[in-house]
Amino acid sequence: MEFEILKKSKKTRARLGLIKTKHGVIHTPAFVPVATQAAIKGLTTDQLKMIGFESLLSNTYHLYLRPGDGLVKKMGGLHKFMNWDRPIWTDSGGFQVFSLGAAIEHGVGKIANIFPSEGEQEHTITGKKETFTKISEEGVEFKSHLDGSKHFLTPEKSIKIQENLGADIIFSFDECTSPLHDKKYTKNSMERTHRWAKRCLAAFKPKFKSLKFKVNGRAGLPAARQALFGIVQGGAYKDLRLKSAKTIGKMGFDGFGIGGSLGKSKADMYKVLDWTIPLLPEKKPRHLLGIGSEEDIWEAVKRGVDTFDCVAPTRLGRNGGALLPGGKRLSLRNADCKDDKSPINKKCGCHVCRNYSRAYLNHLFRANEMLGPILLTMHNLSFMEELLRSVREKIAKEK
RNA sequence: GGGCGCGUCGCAUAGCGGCAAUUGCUCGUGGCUGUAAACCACGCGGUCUUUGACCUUCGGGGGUUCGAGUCCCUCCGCGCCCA
Repeated sequence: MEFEILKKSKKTRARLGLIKTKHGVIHTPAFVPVATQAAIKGLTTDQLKMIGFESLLSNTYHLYLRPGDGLVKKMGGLHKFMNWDRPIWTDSGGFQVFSLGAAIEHGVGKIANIFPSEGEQEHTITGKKETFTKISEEGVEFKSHLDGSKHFLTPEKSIKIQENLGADIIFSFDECTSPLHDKKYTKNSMERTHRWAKRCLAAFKPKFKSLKFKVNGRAGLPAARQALFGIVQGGAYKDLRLKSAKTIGKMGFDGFGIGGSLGKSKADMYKVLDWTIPLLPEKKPRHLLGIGSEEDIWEAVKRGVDTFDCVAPTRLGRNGGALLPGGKRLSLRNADCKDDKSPINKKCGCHVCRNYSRAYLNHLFRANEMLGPILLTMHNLSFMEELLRSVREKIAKEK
């Protein structure tokens, strides 16, 4: 992988770039749809291409459990397996350390939107609930959410799985912490994630060395080897974020993910970006893990984020929610759509808005027809691609 | 004509003397940010001074009882069996 910065904003830290991989380029800032199990739920890869996506993100933990990274490798690698010949990212399984662990125990997501507004009672940790993970220095023991079988994931194993899957960009194995973890826990976890980062790099190194300088078969061809991104942790604590950005930033990764708990509000999240990004190497791409709303994307791009992935557009779509400009949402299940002839958004040029009424979509959801989730997924992903296109244009036009 | 059974919130169900009354579906409203999510949560007789109070409810009418969806009588409707 190679990263080329095409233009830098003079007003903000925003930049226009090009991530070049063996499977093609990604124009940044970019939104990367999430294909956890080697599929964007409901859409074909042709449809994704029509919408305009240049890359997808899949998941190590899920594919390791089923169908198995060995099988994917045997089938010719992830690209061939899922019929997607453009760039693929794989998350390391680090998020599942959280989603199958602390997220269950604490009953929260990585942005603690459960946090009460000023003056209200504080959220209390629900206490001991049964989780699927056990974390140690060596790695994480997972109890499969599918069949309860035990699996031990280590930094080395995560890298090995991701090499077998064959994504263009892979992430180092980390622990995503909960917003309800205290500073002490977050600090210990961050330091462990740093040690794991070192181990990931070491496990990855052979390929890193041998392929580093002999990739461009032809002039202009991007670097062909897999890229490894490090992940910055540290929760919403300034000193920890600074420490993590510095530490991970100088380890020699190809790019960086900003992960972990992003605090209790959007303001907290933006602060995390303000602290973190200036400490990361300018010439390498920065990915904001799991973030996704319109507002967040504008704010994060201004702060220097190049790429995003988020399950919200697809999940929301499956559950009957359509994205509208300005952070608004329309619930197509609601009664007032029942006889509404208008499209989701008159100004949207997507396939769904050009061809289907709210009334029809409402009917599909009521009748439990799978076309409902499919069409809303299509709309929401089109919305995201259009949004990022306008982000890119804005940077391009800026004087 | 005789015998048996059944009528409960839109539909389907539970209930066998303390009940505004179970569960599923429908319906209504929220939520969804590196996917345990085509999912989850709440509401679903009415009114109000809404952590509670009052009113009206289990086919209709009457009765027993401190108290009846629940027991008894009767009427209406539906189903099955025998004539």
